[in-house]
Amino acid sequence: MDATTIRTRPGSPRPGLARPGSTRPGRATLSDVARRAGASDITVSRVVRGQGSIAAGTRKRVLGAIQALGYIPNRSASALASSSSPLVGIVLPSVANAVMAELVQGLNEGLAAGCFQSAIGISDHDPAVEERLVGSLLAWQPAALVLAGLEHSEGTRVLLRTAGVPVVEVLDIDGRGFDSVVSFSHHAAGAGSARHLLAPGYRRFGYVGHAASCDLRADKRRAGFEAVLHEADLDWLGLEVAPGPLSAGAGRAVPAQLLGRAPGLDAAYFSSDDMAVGGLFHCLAEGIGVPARLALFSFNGLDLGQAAPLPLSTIGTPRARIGQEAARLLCEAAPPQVLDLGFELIGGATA
Amino acid sequence: MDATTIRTRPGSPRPGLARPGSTRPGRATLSDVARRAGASDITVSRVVRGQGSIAAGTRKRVLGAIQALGYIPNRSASALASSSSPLVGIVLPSVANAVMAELVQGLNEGLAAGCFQSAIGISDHDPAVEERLVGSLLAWQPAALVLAGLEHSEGTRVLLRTAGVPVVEVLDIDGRGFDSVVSFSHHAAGAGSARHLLAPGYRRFGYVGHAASCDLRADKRRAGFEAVLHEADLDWLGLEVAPGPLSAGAGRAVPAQLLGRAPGLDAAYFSSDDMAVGGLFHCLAEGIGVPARLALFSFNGLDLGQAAPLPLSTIGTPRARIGQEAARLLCEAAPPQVLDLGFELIGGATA
DNA sequence: GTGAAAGCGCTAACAG
DNA sequence: CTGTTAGCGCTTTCAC
Repeated sequence: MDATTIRTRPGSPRPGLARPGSTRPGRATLSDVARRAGASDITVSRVVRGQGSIAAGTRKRVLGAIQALGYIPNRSASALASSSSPLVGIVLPSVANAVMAELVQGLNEGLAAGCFQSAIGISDHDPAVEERLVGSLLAWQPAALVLAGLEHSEGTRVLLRTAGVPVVEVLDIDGRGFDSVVSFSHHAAGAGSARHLLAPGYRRFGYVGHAASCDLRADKRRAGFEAVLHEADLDWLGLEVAPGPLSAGAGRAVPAQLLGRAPGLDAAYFSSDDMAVGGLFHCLAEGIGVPARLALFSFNGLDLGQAAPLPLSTIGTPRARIGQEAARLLCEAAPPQVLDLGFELIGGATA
Repeated sequence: MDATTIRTRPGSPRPGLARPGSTRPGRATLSDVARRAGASDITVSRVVRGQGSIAAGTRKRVLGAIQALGYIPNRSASALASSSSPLVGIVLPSVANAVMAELVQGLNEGLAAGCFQSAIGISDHDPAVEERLVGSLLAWQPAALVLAGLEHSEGTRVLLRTAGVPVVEVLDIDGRGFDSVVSFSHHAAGAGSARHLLAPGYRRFGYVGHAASCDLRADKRRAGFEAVLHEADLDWLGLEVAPGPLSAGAGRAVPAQLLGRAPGLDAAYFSSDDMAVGGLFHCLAEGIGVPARLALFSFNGLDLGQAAPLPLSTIGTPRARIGQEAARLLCEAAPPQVLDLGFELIGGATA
């Protein structure tokens, strides 16, 4: 796999446009518009906000002046004056994977429809960073905050409490929520997976996860799976945890290890489809029969897994809908509530 | 592939916390802190901003008061007073795919390091929506704006010009930039792909794309590929465009069509790895020899493609670095410039 | 339907 | 090292 870096043009600094210094030559203000339209500030304000009744003629003049001056309202000023803002703060551990990305997409869709604006912070799975981000976002007097998961630092809790902002926690429902919660149960997903595998007779289980300490929700799935195993007087024959971020590449090596250490395995449970696809490729390459010799079961229901040569047996999750529903709660200013959107068992062909 | 929806708990509305009405019982203000610390407003302001020199004792009292009152600064007020804000507006066509998600991650990383905050808007590939979003973001007097691509509506251009905000355009470099540009050349990537395939003797090419009208950059790659073909007195034997979003599933059906319509093909060029993986699966399943009977070449260098049974021959792109570099330009208030970060030819095993 | 006055909470620009 | 005086650009509240 040779790799050549091709650089088209040298990074040529272009003189061009000077950086606009601190002295903006004065963006037009509401008063400028008012003066030009021969109206008062407040009238212009009403036109801009589409609030209160305005004579058709006045509105027309105002709109004309806005157009002519290229007036851009100043949200900081309006937020200050009205002590409220259309911003919704979103704090996620990451966006660089399909699940989070689809969640964001869903959230954004719903929020935009309600005329909210998203400000996103990425905590990189670090509760301390999350706390800092929550603080920064709260400083904008946001209309609401959306957080991933139910576990937060005490400092974050205090901030949330003193700010008194509506909060929606998403992607986890197994625990005590702060305000509203929109998710499905990871514990139940894990348990459901185990039951699905026990039914046809699988008994010798292995687990393939990814850097565990970082993903509380994967742990909850594993725990759910485990609980069902214990009920049936069974336990894992082996557990392997891939270091680094989850990826198909990582998934490829780990099943090999797992099989090496626990050769009697008849089913492997993966923390995510990405890894399971890697595992599937490995089995295909090594001639390990799937699911006859080894069953594969995973989690997420990614498009990728369903397009694989053998569609993955997995659990599909409604991450886009979680985003949409969370947004809906906020747009409708719904009272605090817990929404369990459930998950979907995808039979597939690997188990 | 049976699918069962499992819902753990009914969506039970919980009474709990009342929605905080419009009357916040008064979050502590800077003046409250000042009073409690026995200092003036401006002193507290300086402590909060870590600016100017403050006696150790004073600072301590102020910090204590802040702690005691749970003071959260009001950014709208400071943005208004200082007519500047730490917000950076980002407008992208989507975040629900690996490429955009990694870009956002890179951007966010770099911006957070420079104490900027990201506000994201998603245009859904619609220039009119982009214009609206640029307007909303500009209303926050952001420190800068990051936009995807070089093509924007005239209205967007006007907004950008009147706002006079630094702009960084990312992910495209083939055209005239507004201010700074950080990307690689899609045209060059397409051309490089074609040359890479011509060298070993492939001559009968097919193209597999996705809903074309939406993805200007894929078009530029195709054009670059085509230009090289024309130079060699060749042309496409067939073009297929999958409807809907790009995905491995879509990629699976389309190569079949392509081969049906243009049976003499010896190489297929895919607009993205997602689809190429689907195509590869199809070939594997149908016993079409890759690359002997049909070579596959694509674009993006996704992890997924490299973990496939046959690692994809493709072009790797530095999307995370594009984000980081764009952020760096903003943090350093660098003068307008064009940064070509290049791309990487990944030999793979499918061509 | 329209307007005048009074801030929202903070910081710039000077003093001392 | 600390404070005073004015706003930033908008919206609220009350009048007319």
